[in-house]
Amino acid sequence: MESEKIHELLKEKIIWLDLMPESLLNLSEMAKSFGVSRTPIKEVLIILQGEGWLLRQGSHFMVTPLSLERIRETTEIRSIMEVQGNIWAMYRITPEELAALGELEKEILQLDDMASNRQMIELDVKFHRRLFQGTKNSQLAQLLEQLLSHYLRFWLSIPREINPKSFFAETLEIIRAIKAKDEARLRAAGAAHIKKSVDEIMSTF
Amino acid sequence: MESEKIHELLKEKIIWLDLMPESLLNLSEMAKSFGVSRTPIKEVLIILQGEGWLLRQGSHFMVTPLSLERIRETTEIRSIMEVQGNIWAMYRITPEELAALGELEKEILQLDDMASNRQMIELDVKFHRRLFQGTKNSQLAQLLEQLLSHYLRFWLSIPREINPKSFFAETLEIIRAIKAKDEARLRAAGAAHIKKSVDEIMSTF
DNA sequence: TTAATTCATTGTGCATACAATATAAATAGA
DNA sequence: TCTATTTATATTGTATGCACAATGAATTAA
Repeated sequence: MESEKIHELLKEKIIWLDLMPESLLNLSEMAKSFGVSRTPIKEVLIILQGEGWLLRQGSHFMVTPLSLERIRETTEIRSIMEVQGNIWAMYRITPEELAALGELEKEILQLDDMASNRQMIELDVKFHRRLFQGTKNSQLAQLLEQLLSHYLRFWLSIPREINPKSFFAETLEIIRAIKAKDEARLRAAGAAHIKKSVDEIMSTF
Repeated sequence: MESEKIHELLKEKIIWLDLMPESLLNLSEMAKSFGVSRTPIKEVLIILQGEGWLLRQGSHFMVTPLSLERIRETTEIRSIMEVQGNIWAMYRITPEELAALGELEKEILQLDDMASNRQMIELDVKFHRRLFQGTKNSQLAQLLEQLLSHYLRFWLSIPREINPKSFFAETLEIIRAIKAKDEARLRAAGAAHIKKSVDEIMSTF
């Protein structure tokens, strides 16, 4: 299995709490399980460290702990950049991209109550990723996606039931505001979106 | 020489154009020059890649090219985050931190015309770093510092004379607005600061 | 002379061997 | 029994060897 695949796989495992926060990683063990040597594994772990998923605990790599302070910081940055990102996306998104977003909107509306949490979440992530692309700022898109993933891991750590209608409410409002090219409405929708994020997390502490 | 030092040294070399954009790096050669093996060197290069200083060109590492598009993206993000960062810093900075900023302000005012460009720039970076700490958002601080460094490399690539008075004008206005706890004034100063950045770069193309 | 092909050179990716260090276990003394 | 010290073990850090890929030079054919 090549490096890039291992990187993606491990990131997913961390986000979905398949690798628990604060667990310590064993290089040789991982190398064996992926059928490669320690060298490329370590390189992947260094990258994951740079992305904030791992940190050094002595000479070992540790899955970054869930910390309220960290998620406060993440959300604070998101609250500014995502709102502005939406606005840039509104003005810069191409008709093709907008059409693709419309398709996703349809998919969301067609979700039945039987949809799994994972399905819904992955659809939401996909939606946001497309939206971020629309900003025409690749660095911002990358940043926002990373912040969203970190938020997601935190969010997943709190067991909950998802109601599709409520889960996608702000997301749908955002795409409608973009379609309507209504900046004030978009700004409000974006702010509401983040506020809900904060409330959901803070209400559990 | 240990890893961390090598990392800092190479980053400085890249920022100050001692390692030119688009140059290809030779692992064995670097290993020899630092008196270590290729393994730790490669780990450092992977980290630098994650920070945006290097990218992969085939199987080689290349110093990231200077690109107008990239610096446009960087500046766009800065224009939002730095203004908001200043505001958070204004409300959250501790009296000790504010005093330290005051000291830097003094240092700036005492600069004579004989000061080297490098001295002035390093003082400016130091000032911004302290200001970013004041946001009480370590992730934001780290991000802003990185964006500033990337901007700096670009800025340094255009030969120019620096006039201390003009170079520090906006910076000084920012600290005064913070001392005065005047949000409107701070917002204006921050915006002017970024606008000057953009103008300086765009005027050369 | 030009184009194409071969061959040599150079440099990296990955694996592995070895050294250093941290961790855990075991033993001896109080 | 508890503690301290030593010993053993596990795990990472670093160096290096080898295979392969990319690059460019040289040689050959058109």
